[in-house]
Amino acid sequence: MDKKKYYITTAIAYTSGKPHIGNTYEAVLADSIARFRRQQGYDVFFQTGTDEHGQKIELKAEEKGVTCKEFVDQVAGEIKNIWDMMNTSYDKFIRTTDEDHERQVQKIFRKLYEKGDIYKGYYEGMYCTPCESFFTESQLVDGKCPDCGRPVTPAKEEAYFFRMSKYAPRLIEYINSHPEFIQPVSRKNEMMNNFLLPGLQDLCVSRTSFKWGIPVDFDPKHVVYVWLDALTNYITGIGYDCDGDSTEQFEKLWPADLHLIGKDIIRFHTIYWPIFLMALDLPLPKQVFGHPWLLQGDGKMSKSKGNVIYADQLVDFFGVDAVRYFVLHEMPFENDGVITWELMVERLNSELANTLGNLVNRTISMSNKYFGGEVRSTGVCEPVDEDLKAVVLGTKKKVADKMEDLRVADAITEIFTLFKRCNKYIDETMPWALAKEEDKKDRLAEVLYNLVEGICIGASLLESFMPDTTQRILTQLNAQKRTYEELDTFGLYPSGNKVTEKPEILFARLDVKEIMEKVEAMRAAEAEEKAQEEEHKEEAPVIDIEAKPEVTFDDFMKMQFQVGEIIACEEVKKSKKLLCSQVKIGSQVKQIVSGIKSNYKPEDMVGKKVMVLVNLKPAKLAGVLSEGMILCAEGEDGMLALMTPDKDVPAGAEIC
RNA sequence: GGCGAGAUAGCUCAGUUGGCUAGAGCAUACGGUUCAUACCCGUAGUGUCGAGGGUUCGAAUCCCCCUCUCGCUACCA
Repeated sequence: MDKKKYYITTAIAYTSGKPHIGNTYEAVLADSIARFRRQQGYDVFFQTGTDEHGQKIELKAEEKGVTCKEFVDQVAGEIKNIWDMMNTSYDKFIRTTDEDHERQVQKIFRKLYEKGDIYKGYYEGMYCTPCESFFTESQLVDGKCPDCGRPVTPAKEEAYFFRMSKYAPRLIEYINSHPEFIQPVSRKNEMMNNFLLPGLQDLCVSRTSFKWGIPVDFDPKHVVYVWLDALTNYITGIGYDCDGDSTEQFEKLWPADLHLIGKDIIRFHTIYWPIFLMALDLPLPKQVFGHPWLLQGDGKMSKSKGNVIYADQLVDFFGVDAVRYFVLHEMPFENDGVITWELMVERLNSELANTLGNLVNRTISMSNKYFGGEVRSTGVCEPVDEDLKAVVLGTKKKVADKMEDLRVADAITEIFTLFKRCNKYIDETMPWALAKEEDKKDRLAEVLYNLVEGICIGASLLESFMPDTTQRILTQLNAQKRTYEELDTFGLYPSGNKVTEKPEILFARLDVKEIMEKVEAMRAAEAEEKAQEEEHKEEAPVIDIEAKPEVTFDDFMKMQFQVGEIIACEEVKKSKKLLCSQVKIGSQVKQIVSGIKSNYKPEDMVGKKVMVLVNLKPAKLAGVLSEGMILCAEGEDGMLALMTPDKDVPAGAEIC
């Protein structure tokens, strides 16, 4: 009998550093879906891995004084360890530095080039420096940048471009006729309205500014642009060959059933990736789900904020399954979820310890107390049993329906509804009261049997989400895991079977205060370690940006920089980011608009002396005239710092 | 600026095509129970359903307008 295949992937993790719990969440989410499909009888292939090329890694490796390969080997190993620790059941862990992947990417690049979808273009006359973008002749508007309308700068670099526009109509048609393709659906409109309908621009698919990438084999000074390299992992990982020599595995698995990705890279997966596939004459993936982010209490996690939570830390405190439970259950379908240590403790106590752990514990205790651990079905039923059985047996379909829509959190809620129903059943039947009456022994036995049976079914359903816990419960009950088909039948627990004598606590209740004290201690230790490292390095963190083409001294001298004094400043009403300043430069006053509202308030600007590019061609921004540019340094996370003179100099002083 | 989503209990959110006294979970209070990890079960709540106007026998739901929040995008000289 042929099992239906199910091919699921995560995005491949970028090997620039250790992934935090938000990144880890994606692997766990994919794992829960993969496990559930397996349980349902699908022939599942679950692929994840690492994306290991790019300039950022080149720079990080250099900083550490190791080769790029050494660096990514180390980080990829770390990522794999975390995925393993979280019990993710991937079938393949692909690395973009794998030889067969690299070779295949080169072949794909060559094939698309020969086909004419990739063509060689030049920066010259087509590079807009401020936009940091390349354009083809046909894209220019009156010979100027189509984005900002300014002249494009001559440059000598060459690059390869992909003809996106050629496939755009087909993609629009596909997206419209496959409403399930982009999930959640709200993302579909964003892609359509912002990219597809206004007209897709050709994409530059090679770089010459760094070396750490897959070289274009027929033009080795170019490396393949990182997205063409990364996205193709979904086909190379299962044996694609663009010369028609693909493996059987590929023929079986492709197209993928689900690409699970973060919402930040939806564009690449729903526009560029489908178009690459069209160019290769391959069918498109059935579904792309851009999941929301898991945020720390006070916003997005970032190293500079020092609020990063890592999976291994959480696991140290709470255990793997508690962490899996939390990220899977607390994550809404469409909105970002929040994780804090306090929330984690609260959920663990109320759901895992109280509802589930206590249920298993009290059931086993009673079985031991009243029947020496023997669980026997006597057939002494009462009407109250019917509802319990209905809930227990109805859960499978409810879970399956939720999983069909990728509503993993809701699926887990259904399973816990089952456990809560069991707790209620204990109150309804009051086994301790039955135990006091000799002639109710058979009824008591039946009640406990029903409970054990209900828990077995619930535990079996829980397997996709908390595999270890399922095993621990079943071991204590001395029971076998039910197959998916068996979940429709109540009463498969072998009558007369014995449960364990000494139930172990599944999830111990935790004290928030104690945990928070430990967390504080851990944070302090981390901070100290970081401080020591900094001292060792004696180097402030650095930022590297992509190099621009060389300019001549003459080019430089064309620009006039002067010190300007801000004498008035106000917000530009129609804009979210712009401030409009009146800047005194010598005896004249210029009006300059700058995108610095996120960092400076208008009143803070007044009186400051700043560095101004004076002879920039005036332009209108959000309808307001701007006659120059106030210069800023950009730090991490979009932080901006005005360039102010070291000593007091008069407004208008030349900067050279 | 363009497109889109949203505003419901203290908190997180459900509310199908307009219809019976607007719901769930957590937290709170009270009651019950003792098999169990001070646990479980029950009860009680409080809501101008963002503001205003309109359609209707009837609006959280449909229409208009306003305020605010968020996402994507453009702009950020």
